[in-house]
Amino acid sequence: MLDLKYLRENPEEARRAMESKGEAAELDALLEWDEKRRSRLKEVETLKNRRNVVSKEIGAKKAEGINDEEKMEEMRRISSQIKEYDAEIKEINNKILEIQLRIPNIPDPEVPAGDTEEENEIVRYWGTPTQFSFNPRPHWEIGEALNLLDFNRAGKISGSRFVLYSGRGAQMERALINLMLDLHTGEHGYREIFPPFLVNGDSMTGTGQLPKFTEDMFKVEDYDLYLIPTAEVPVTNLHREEILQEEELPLYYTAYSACFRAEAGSHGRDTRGLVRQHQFNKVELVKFVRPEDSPQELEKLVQDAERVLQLLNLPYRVALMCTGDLGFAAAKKYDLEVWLPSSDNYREVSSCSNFRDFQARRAGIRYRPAVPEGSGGGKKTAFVHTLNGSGLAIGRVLAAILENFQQEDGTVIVPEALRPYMPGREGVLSG
RNA sequence: GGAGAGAUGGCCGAGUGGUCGAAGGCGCUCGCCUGCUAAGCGAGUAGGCGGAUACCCCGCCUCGAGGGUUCGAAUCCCUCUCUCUCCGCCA
Repeated sequence: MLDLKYLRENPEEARRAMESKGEAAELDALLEWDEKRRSRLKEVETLKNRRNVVSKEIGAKKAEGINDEEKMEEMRRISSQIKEYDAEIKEINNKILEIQLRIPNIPDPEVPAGDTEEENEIVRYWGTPTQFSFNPRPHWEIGEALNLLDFNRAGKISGSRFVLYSGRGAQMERALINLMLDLHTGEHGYREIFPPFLVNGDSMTGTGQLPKFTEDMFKVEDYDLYLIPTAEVPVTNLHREEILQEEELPLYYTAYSACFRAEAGSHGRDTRGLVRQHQFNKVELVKFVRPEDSPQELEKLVQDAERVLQLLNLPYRVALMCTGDLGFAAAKKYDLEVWLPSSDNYREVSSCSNFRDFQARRAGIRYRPAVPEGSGGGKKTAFVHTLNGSGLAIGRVLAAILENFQQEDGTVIVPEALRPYMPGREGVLSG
């Protein structure tokens, strides 16, 4: 959510930013409502002031035993007028908020302009695409051949876009989660969180999933509860409506969660394999930082996520998203894309974003800047900046491991770094 | 699921219709004092919105949330949420 004052004072800038993301919100309507609201507010506040003053007078007289019927009658009229105005203002506020919640974040200046992923900027490569002396198989074939993945039975149990991990497949999924959590808590300074997987509507609104992306979410019938599409939601909302102390910042959190996505609108895409599921596992990284630190914190966050791929020895590249591919809430975003032989291309395994104060304003996450020595006051609260990134998406990483480290004989070599987490049979997956 | 209790400022806690955004205490900040530390003394210490704007400042709102009664609500009434205790059930 953007600051109303900012929108009021820089409507053109906001409009340009929106268009660069291919978003059109009713900015003009918003500004009209804002105008109306402020003029109504002025009127009603004058009336309320009158009410407060006269009520005290009435009270004072009453203490002397006098009932000022005339003034009480006047107050009755004023009160009903106030009630009318208040109702009107409330309605206007709702309209403003409704629009405001649908206005996307403004891209950072260094974000490249562009409409589609074609215009994303490749920042760097790590490793080189795996070469095979034989015909490599896609991970779903490897997974089913080695009895690690069972798509058919998952289909029976749940439906399409579900998978069941079995045996060492299940073990590897769990191993990846543990490897990542240990790395981020042990070496990168994140605090581990195990959050609820169901959250309420306020939390979904706080991080920006609602109200715009309702159809992408799974909602629990008859309850104000949604299955989380990412741990970003519960973890960012950890500090919703809180005022943090500057000394506490930055706060780093990492969380494993299952993630649930309806994938509405992607029918027919990635129908095979682990790449696009209704439920998948992910280790997430979330940061709360001072505004002036968020640009560097994003770079560090990306590196923390990259470290996982490096440990696993998987070739990847880092892409800086162009304006059209930024998404709704981000001001700047890097994707980590791992080499996936079955698509003969790189596939996203992490998305690292700086939201600046966009989520913090929605969710009311503030901090109190430390007061410089000697200066009397000026300790007004300010919104923190939030960032998050996958560190990483487990299923896609597992797919990448199966595909990149498959052998001609059908077995798969387990990356060195993962072996302590999945002991047995010399680090080879065989049937 | 049944019965009961509660929700007030960073924390504890008073306040049952009027001058209460809220006593008192703790904590914190600044200053004074003391050889240092502790103690002591004085002052300050909620968030939001609107206006004014170099600065000081002014108004309105907020005592879990929403509605109602009233000239006037932290205080009375209704609904909801959350927390706690006991019983039942359950992984």
